[in-house]
Amino acid sequence: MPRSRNALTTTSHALLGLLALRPWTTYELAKQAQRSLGWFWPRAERKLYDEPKKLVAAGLATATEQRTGKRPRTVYAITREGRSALRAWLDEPPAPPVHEFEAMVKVFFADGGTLDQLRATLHEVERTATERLEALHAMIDESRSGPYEFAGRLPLNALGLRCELDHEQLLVDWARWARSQVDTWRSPTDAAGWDWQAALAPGGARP
Amino acid sequence: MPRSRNALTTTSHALLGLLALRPWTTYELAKQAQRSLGWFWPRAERKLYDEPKKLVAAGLATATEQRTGKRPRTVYAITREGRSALRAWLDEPPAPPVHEFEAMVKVFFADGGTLDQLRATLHEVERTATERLEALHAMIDESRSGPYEFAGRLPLNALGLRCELDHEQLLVDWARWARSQVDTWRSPTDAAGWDWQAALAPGGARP
DNA sequence: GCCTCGATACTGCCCTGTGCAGCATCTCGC
DNA sequence: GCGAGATGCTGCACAGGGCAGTATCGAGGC
Repeated sequence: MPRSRNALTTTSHALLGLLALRPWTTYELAKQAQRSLGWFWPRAERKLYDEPKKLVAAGLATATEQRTGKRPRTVYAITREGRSALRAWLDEPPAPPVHEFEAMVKVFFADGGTLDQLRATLHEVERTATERLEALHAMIDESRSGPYEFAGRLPLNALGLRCELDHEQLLVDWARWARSQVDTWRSPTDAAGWDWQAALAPGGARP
Repeated sequence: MPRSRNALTTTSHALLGLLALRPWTTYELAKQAQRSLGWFWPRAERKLYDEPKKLVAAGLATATEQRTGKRPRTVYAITREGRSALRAWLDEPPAPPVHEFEAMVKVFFADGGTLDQLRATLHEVERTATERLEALHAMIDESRSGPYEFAGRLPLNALGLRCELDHEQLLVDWARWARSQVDTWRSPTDAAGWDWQAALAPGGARP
């Protein structure tokens, strides 16, 4: 059997998940998807405007035209079939995680450049991860203080946030560790007797 | 200024990095890219056959036609301009990491299904991460035992491997922790008084 | 000598997804 | 009444993924 055309993607199901919480306009949906899903399923805003149309075409959502003065807008809502499709999707085994880590490509090929370039790359990894950690903590403080729209979902959110927090912290720790190791090297290919095997032993990078 | 056509991507530079080590046939290059870069810059084999042509068009590599009997093959080698382009690229700040984690989407929307579905998803996360951990350890054992083609690059490899190992271990630990928490819940939205705020405190998920 | 199997060596096609430019309206503060 | 930022989209070119398809080579079994 040839692969069916217009099969629903993970992105489709992710938006279906948001629609299961409440109806949204496309704009709200796009923003909300970036705020929440963006941490583990990042998608360009552009894509988030196309996807709901596919959900409607598949009968999993409805689109209602409204207007604010002269400006039109579309409100999407999930259908019974949509909820059922979401349940069925939760049964399928998840795809393995994908990590695109450009900085690691630069670390891997650091012998094409200088130790200073390597240090700068590691520094940037630490900076980015620190920024994301701060953004996560800000989100958490917010949900702790004010009343939250989806209070029943806080435990599920917490599971995911715990993973994100630990992940960003891991990057900060790794980048700092790597910089301290690199500081003893003479060049990107001459580690001056540095014991790389020890670094790969269990707990090798623990401070 | 409009964005220049045919600009080199991270994938181009990654392959340029491999070519900086030695010449490869397209086939070898594709396999090697998946074996090594695949851990932090995964790309479909298909793409890896197109990219070297762009490098040649940009003057950063040369292509030499050879043949094994009747079967043709192309050997790519880096040029002086290629090495210089690689060095220049190492100076540019790396793009922030991108994590596509479909399983987390399923965790996030677990309230559209059952606790058992959530448990199965978490179990699959643990299984996948364990598999990858084992593959990494096998790679490390290999480079420890036999003579390695790029011995001078072992320290750089070790920096990256340390990050990968810790990352996969983090996923294993998180998935186990999450399952143990979820086992006390009554439903995906009723955590039976589970203290999600404590779980988000520093060290909240540590065993 | 022949056959099969896996490795080598690619290409075409259709789809998803990104990034950027562009366009128009609404709301709020000044 | 005016400008800035939020709202609400679309078009286009290109990067990238997945799968099917094509063909040759080399080693081992019978």
